[in-house]
Amino acid sequence: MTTADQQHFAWLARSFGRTDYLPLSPADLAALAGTGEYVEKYPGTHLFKEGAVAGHAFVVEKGEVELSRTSGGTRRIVARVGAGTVLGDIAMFQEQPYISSAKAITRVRAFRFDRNRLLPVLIKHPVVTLRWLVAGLSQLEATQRRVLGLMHRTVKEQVAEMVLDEADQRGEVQISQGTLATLLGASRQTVNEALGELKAAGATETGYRLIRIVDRETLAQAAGR
Amino acid sequence: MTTADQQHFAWLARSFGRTDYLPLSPADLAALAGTGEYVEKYPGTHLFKEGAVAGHAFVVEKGEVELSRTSGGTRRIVARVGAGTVLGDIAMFQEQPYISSAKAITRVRAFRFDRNRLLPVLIKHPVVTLRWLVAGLSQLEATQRRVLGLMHRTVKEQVAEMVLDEADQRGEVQISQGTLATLLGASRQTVNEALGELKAAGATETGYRLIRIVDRETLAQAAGR
DNA sequence: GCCACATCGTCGGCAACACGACATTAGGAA
DNA sequence: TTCCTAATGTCGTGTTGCCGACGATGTGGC
Repeated sequence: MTTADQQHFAWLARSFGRTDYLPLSPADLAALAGTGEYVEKYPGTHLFKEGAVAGHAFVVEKGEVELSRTSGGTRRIVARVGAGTVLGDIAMFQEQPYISSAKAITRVRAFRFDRNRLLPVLIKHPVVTLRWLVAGLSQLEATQRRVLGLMHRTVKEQVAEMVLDEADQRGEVQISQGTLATLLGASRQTVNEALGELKAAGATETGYRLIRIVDRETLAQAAGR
Repeated sequence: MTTADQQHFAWLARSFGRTDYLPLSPADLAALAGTGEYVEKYPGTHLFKEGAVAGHAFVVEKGEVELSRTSGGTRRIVARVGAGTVLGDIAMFQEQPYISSAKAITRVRAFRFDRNRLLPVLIKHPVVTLRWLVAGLSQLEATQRRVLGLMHRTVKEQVAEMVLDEADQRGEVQISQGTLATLLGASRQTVNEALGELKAAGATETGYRLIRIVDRETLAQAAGR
């Protein structure tokens, strides 16, 4: 086993959350590594498409991926995710069609698990199975909590909450107001107005494809709760 | 092992979905049966409360349970579930507080798993683990799909969809308009108006604590999609 | 520097819906 | 039966937010 491989395994381990009571053993990791391979994706290409039967799961190692769903004719962006995210595993385990499409925004490097190779390994390594699925449950539960938290609140509150969630270390979010609106299921105009009010309150600044947090406290206030 | 026990095991097996490719063995079931016991709950009492650390998971065998969450001061009913539903397992596996409260509406009989006894058994029975967690993922994913499907639609559409979903074999739903409104996050008045329109369209009839489907086709039409 | 295109900022009109108020009716308990 | 409570039906009124429209401004390719 090469050093590079070792590093990849360590990275893989970090990608499955922090369920501390069930650590992965090196043997577990080595076994998992044999159940798939790395893939590279160019911007605009799909890792998988909604509706296709799920034969693979992905772990993003590098780059940005956009998750979208089409329901009733209109395409909605569900989330934008980066390195460390596990994708498509839920559909894969259930052996059902993917519930969303995953499209590379930037250049993406990801590890692709092969369902047929993975299942036998998981049966032999129950600890890995437990860890993986608990991680999956956590993720799904988190998005559910988020959707529930966003429902039935004013657009201004939603925007404030989303900005707080998505901001990087410098307190910035690089996203167009239009995309943000789609993410929230609101109109671009209303989002723009909400951002205007937040700016007036001294909570944020806005620029071209950019939102910067000025006063975290005021912003949290505006988000309510 | 008594015959009654055997039947209970069979019922337990049915409660964990239909992932046909991994059937439970009698030995698996026998092992699971030793990890908890049956409990009886009177109407109005809680199986578990939001925020309490999850040491148990439940499988409802008989009766109706109401799931609710309090967020930002207001209590919202998330769902009402019946026999066969698995509750609290997600929080239990993550060893975190329950994300919702579960209250018995009618007399409830349920099997209660004990976390500390369950985990060692699951490690020894990877097939059961895989089955259980996949079932959990399916359930969580289904509610997520449902929430997403209800978002950004008119109250009339939401009501129509919900009635179609919840109706029993006779095409009836026994629920007060107020509760239905809470479930949808709408006001009672608006729900009432929506039901009035559905009645006028010949899709449903309404009574005291009752909604009856008259014309399924028209109702589906009103639900859109 | 120039131009096409994406994005931002702002307006008026309109539909959905929450909220308060109130009258009416069904069910259940004494 | 009688009453109390819960549930249903129907008003305005005010707010939120969508939509279409239009101009201003930033960005990247040439």
